[in-house]
Amino acid sequence: MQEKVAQLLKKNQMSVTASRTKILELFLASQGALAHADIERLTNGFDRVTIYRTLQTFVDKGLVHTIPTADNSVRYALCKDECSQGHHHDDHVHFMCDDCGNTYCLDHIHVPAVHLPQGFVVKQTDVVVSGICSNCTLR
Amino acid sequence: MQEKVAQLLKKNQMSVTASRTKILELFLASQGALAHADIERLTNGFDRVTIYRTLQTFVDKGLVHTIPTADNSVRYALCKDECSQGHHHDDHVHFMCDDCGNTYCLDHIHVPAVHLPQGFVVKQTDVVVSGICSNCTLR
DNA sequence: CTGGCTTTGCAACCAAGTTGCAAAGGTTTT
DNA sequence: AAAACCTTTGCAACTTGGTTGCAAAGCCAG
Ligand SMILES: [Mn+2]
Ligand SMILES: [Mn+2]
Ligand SMILES: [Zn+2]
Ligand SMILES: [Zn+2]
Repeated sequence: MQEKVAQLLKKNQMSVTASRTKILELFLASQGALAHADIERLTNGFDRVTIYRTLQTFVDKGLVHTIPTADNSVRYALCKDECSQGHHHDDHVHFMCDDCGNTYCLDHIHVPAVHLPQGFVVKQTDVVVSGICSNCTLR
Repeated sequence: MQEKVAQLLKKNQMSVTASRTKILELFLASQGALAHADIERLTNGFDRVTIYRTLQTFVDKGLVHTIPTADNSVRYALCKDECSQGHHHDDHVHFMCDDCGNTYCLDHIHVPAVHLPQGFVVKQTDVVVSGICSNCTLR
């Protein structure tokens, strides 16, 4: 496992360090998205600045993407393989559960094409849905 | 004009004060959404705390709504008449221009219904599109 | 006009995120 | 295996956006 994580870092052109390894492991083990605070809680000892910089590096390298949330908090989730340095292709719907607070990437739900009036050029469409997730309805 | 603004405040059950009047006038005069910083710049003398509290009151009373943005900045725009205290119905698409930075409510573009897997309960769907607005393509 | 409730301004506080820099760590070369 | 070189980390200090408590000022119904 550690080795797989190291390979993944190298594949994305990052040197293998303790914080990157640990934080990437957290993403691989997590079902949903992670916020800076989650990572600070789940690790012990890494400086918060290091966590900020690690997350930014992961975004830059195309390993994770940020998720726009209705409450303007910043969350991060693993990208699919198609993403790479400077080219993100995370065109899926995001879901935020009002009950458990988790945020999920609905990878197989593609964002619908929205048709805008004459003159508007669409570059990116973000869809964030909130409600109750499937875990929470089952209880 | 001042009088119309005062009426609008009263209709939404707010007392008429200088800051509320001025800030509401700004919204009525503005094409797009306003951020806290815009209001601070366009007014002179109101304490920033007053502006925060005024905006929050407007949201609470159903006069303006906040707009989820891809860059996690907070913007506010006037609601349509249907919104009221505790019941917002701003189910339209929002557009953010990468060029001029303006944010617009596309009131007549309704958010599409997204179909989610079994077990998910949808409460709200936010769609925010970014690209180039019609003003900026014309230049 | 008066009195009671609401709003404002100020100061202090808090949380999230950024920056500069020296020390420590990873990687490549020899 | 060590040296040299470049990258990353931790710390402290700072910035920005937002909140809170409270006394003074302002609104508005009676
Ligand atoms: Mn995602
Ligand atoms: Mn709107
Ligand atoms: Zn849930
Ligand atoms: Zn524009």
